[in-house]
Amino acid sequence: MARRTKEEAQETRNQILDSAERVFASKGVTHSTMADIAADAGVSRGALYWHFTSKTDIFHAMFVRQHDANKVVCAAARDPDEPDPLGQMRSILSHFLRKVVEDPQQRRVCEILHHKCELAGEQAALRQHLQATGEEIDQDIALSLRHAIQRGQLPANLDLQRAAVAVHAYIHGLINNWLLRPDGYPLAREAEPLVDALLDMLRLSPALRHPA
Amino acid sequence: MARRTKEEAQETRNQILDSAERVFASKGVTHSTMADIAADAGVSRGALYWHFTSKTDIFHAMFVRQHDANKVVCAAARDPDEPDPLGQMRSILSHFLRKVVEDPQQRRVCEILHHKCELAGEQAALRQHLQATGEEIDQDIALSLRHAIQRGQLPANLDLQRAAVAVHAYIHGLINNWLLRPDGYPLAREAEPLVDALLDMLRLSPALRHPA
DNA sequence: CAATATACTTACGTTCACGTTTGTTTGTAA
DNA sequence: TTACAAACAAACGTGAACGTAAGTATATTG
Repeated sequence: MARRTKEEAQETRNQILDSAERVFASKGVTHSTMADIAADAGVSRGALYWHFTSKTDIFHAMFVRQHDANKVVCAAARDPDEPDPLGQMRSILSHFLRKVVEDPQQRRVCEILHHKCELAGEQAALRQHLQATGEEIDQDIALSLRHAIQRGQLPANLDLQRAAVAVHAYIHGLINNWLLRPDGYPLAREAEPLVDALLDMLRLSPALRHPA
Repeated sequence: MARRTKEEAQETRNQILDSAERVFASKGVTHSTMADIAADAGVSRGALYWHFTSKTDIFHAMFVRQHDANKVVCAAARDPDEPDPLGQMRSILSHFLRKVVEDPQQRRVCEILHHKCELAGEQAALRQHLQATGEEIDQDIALSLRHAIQRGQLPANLDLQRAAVAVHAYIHGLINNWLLRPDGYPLAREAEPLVDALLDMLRLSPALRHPA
């Protein structure tokens, strides 16, 4: 086998990323070897080194591919003209929880990021990336909350930063715990009431409000 | 140097575990080599293989050492004669959050478990251990909630399992997110109000109650 | 006070994954 | 159509970490 057309090459690149996802999810990132990924993709190691410079590079590309797909959803949360920001947040959060359960690709990538990679040494760049997106998420949440306050859906004296931290932690923790024990509780079925409980907290908790 | 007394040997064993903690936290478990740990502890690799069979064994011993220290705290939460179960939970949770921030050892171990290890392949045993302790935590929380209900501190129709899942996820997420960005928000200062917000949710959220 | 087990250190051989290099075939542009 | 470069495969050399084995000095036991 030798030279393929441009589209075929792009296809093998995607196959490599798909295989990397599977292999990373099953063996962990650091214990996955280039040979493992190549074997799963049905190509030689040379092919990997043609498309990517290193395993870290593959990992990074895999992360970016997934991240870009999710960014689109979050962008909707920033729309200041949304008439029902809290309902918007409700549907986005529960949709995301269900997606982790039902979309194998989303689930694998989350599984990798939560339990199958180490944010140290070589992966320091990824850690910074995750830190940055973590801050973005906090700020997106805070912005949505602000809109909800303006629409009268949340109390005016809500502590935005504290509330955003709480929302982020809650969702993150739900995913993390469920990925560790998928049989522990039916996340797909519980997603909506769990999100509703979170929104109840935002509406009703005195501890989330600024002191008078 | 050669043979030490029993106590000296036990001391070097602990030094090895301390060093493993530091090295794991800085380089990640899989990228930490036996030589790294030995160098940090000021002994040779042979010493590690004398006290432990493998790096996984060291990791496991390190985890057990920390876990045993924390189990004592959780035991208090199971006391059915506690007159103020909700206040008990409040102090345990906020104390634990602060401990993660302030106790370097607790912080390092949490950092390792959250961001510096891979739960796959060799570490499958650890994963099962974490799954088991996760279930224990859920059940301890549910038990405490039940006591709080009996004392009239929480609504009688609270959905115990759903609430326990929520509490666990919230605390876990707070720690996980803070470890990723320690400068993102002052967890030590925010611990109490954040826990209070959680308790407000338990008390006030309709979504956490069984349908009539 | 031997004798032996303990608590290591040092040295060794092996494996495994890495990155590179070279080779091969085929699209593609001139 | 003929170069040339793209898209790989196959082979190579290297280094790092592993586990073990052999050596050594000192506690401990009888």
